[in-house]
Amino acid sequence: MKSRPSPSCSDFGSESSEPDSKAPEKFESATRRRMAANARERKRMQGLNTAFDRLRKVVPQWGQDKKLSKYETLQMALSYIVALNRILTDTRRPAAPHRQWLDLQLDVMQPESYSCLMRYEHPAGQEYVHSSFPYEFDGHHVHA
DNA sequence: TAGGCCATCTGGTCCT
DNA sequence: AGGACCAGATGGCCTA
Repeated sequence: MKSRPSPSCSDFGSESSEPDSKAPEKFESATRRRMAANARERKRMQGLNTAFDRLRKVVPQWGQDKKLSKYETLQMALSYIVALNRILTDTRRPAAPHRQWLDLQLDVMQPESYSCLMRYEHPAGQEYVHSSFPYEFDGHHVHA
């Protein structure tokens, strides 16, 4: 898959000249535990990455080509939740038109919360922002 | 080539 | 004691 930095745990077994008779066993046991811990940590991180992938799928994407980084994913999720929350609150008031709904989202997306995404900035500026929120509203896909 | 992002290893800390 | 979680270090890959 990706990078695999020099497996220093394999170096673990390379120095095996201990005078103490119990030392080799102790060393092997320590090596085994370390390797087991590494495996668990790998598995844990894979679980975390799976969770990030699932989050990426439900969070709005700014351009389909580029995968959001972990940090960007969290920022986007945060903004998304806040936006949805405001929508929920707002719909209790009389008729919020679609346009208002869109503006709402941009309102919530404070610059500091999406500045990390500015590399996707489009020449069309604000227009692009409006057209790049592919979530659904009221059964309609909002991607005008 | 520098900088960003990532995977992995590792040692420390906390919890069961 | 052993597992889960975390943060720092390290090194690889990719892009501007």
